[in-house]
Amino acid sequence: MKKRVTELTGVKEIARRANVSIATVDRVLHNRKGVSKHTKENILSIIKELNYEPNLLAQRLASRKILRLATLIPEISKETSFWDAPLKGIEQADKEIKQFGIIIDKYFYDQNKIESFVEQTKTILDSKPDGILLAPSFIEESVRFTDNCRKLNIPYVLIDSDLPNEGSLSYIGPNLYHSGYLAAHLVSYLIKNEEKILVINISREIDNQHHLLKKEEGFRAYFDNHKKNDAILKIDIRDTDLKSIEKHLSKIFSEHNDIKIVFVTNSRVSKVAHFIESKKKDVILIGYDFLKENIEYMDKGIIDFLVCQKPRQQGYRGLISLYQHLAFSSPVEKIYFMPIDILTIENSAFYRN
Amino acid sequence: MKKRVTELTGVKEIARRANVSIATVDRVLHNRKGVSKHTKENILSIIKELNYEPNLLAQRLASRKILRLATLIPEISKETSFWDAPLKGIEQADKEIKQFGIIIDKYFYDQNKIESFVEQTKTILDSKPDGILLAPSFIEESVRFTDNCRKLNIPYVLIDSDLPNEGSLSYIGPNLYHSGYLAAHLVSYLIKNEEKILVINISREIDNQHHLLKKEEGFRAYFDNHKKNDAILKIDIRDTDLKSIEKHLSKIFSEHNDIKIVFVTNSRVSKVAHFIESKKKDVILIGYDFLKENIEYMDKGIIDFLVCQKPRQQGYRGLISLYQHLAFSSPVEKIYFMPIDILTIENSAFYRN
DNA sequence: CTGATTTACGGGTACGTTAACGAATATATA
DNA sequence: TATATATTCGTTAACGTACCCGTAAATCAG
Repeated sequence: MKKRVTELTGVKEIARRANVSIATVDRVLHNRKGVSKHTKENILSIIKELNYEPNLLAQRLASRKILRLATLIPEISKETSFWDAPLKGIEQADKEIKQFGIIIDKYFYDQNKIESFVEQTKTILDSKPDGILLAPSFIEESVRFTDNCRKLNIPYVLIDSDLPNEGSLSYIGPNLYHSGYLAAHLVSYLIKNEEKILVINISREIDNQHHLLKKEEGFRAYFDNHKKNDAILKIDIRDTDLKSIEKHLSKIFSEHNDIKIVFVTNSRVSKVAHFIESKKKDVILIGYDFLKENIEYMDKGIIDFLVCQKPRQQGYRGLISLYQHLAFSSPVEKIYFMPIDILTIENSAFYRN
Repeated sequence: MKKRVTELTGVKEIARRANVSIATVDRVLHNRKGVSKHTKENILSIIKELNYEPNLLAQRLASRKILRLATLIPEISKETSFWDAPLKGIEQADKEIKQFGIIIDKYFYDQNKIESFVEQTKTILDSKPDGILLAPSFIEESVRFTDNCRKLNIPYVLIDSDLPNEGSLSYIGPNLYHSGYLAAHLVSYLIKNEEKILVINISREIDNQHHLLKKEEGFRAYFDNHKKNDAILKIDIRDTDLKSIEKHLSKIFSEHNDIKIVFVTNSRVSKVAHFIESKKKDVILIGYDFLKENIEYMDKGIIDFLVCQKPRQQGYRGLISLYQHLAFSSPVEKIYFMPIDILTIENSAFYRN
């Protein structure tokens, strides 16, 4: 272990060469006023020549600024534990950047109550955070919220689903259409002639759920593109309790005895799995998300494939992006599509959410 | 943006409460001698009480130590561009931790020349680095090398393939057996009765290639466990040029006209794809690794599935682990199996290596 | 008991950057 | 011309930790 050689490229060195004080160099670096044009240009040329990069450690350490970020995502409900994963990612990011002078306030809303969402957005705006991470379930209300953010000059990052209006610092999440398309492609390998495919949407708010619609669209597009869409059945189930779901399923399975493949467009797939298992149906079951209950059915061989998009990473990356943008004004990818991961019983043990 | 509140949990605060100087606190924190038993215990109790966590920024900034890490991986050959990815990961890690006082020296060896490997290991040991990242292609020589590292007390991290001897700080790479097992499971969905599976190993050094053997073992194990291994053909091809490969393939395809699925145990799958394309064979082709040439054949529909294990991440994580271990003595996962990713034409565009 | 050594501790500077404060100079106003 | 006001810049104290160096007191050797 050697000793570190004294840095020859810091503000001090720049100041020495420019024959000014480090304060002046600092002013130039931060584009603050109070420096004559001549001096400024000289310093800039030296900075370029030295290829100077500020020391991030020292920068954060010396900065007395505190950044306050707010996160707004759905609360973890009994219906699905999906949002546990992004929250974990948020907590990890929190832990990592806490000592860099970042405070993260976490807000949650009820996915079944628009008012709870609106209320939380107001609280957040009142608190005037420096940046926001948002999972925008309700499209219209989210658009209104983000419009306000832009007026107040508060950068925001979207996760899990994008919004029609422009202006987010970044979108980090799935490309829903392609994720449905991929599932269809998988299915195409598995299906034989004369066998039917059943598509199932399960959600109280199917019509407001961008997610489900886009996925189904992608799924159907594949079969359209390959000219074999006549084999697709579909049901929408607007109740999320087991009983109702089983009733719907019983009905459709009794009407069609040649259903071979079942595609559930969201993480509720475990409820369908419960039905399949109890009725001992011989079908291939495909659904979404790396949830405990889903993995259990996969390990039992009931669920064959799960499509997953690193929800934990979404929370984590979202915050890190905000932080880097605010603290170092580093560039941020405008759209960061998460990989579309295919899980089976063999690789799920190695999956990193 | 508020001003930061003065930290109430630093060494200064500990010193104040213990009624000693910060130097003494520092001695306790680093377990150095020169502190009376009584004072030490008192300080330790205060540290615990305050739940003190050192400020990593300040720590690195104040440390005058320089850490020198060495990496040893195969050079990028004409045969395969696989090692480009881990190198990219190494370079990214380099960029990120450079300013934290880390110097990374990169060494390469020729995968076809054991001597080049041995030579490089000697150079590295002579340079006495503080830590080593190693991709151990040649098992015996690697064991000897790592044994020496342990004698010299130099921690090392293995990537891409593990070694039989204990003592690495961490292994970061695939679980080869399971990756083969997964491929077999995929195949099982695709195969119909009376159709044959062809397994192809392509490598000059098949018998020394832990990689190929383990994958094939996993692949076969799946069929053994499910009692249908009679349909598996296999060829070993010890020449890596297109001509030789095509000769072997022509022969076996002429002998068997019911081959429906082809499984190539490494990244050379594109060469098989070339054959399949030119002969217009109707088979399902499965292989390994997210290489440019492989993706091209996937986009053309010749290659159906690629199994991939984030080689870039392996290089990146390996270095970060070493760094964190050396700089902060943070705990490191002894074995970090990479996820087993399944790529198809639909999700490859979103893949992050 | 004297001198040497060891033990236990504090003072202070450094790491590279930020930014408050104030001094000096230049320019505008009356 | 005297005074007010900008403009341009330097001095200096932080941020939290590491570690060199010095010294008083305790312990040891003879």
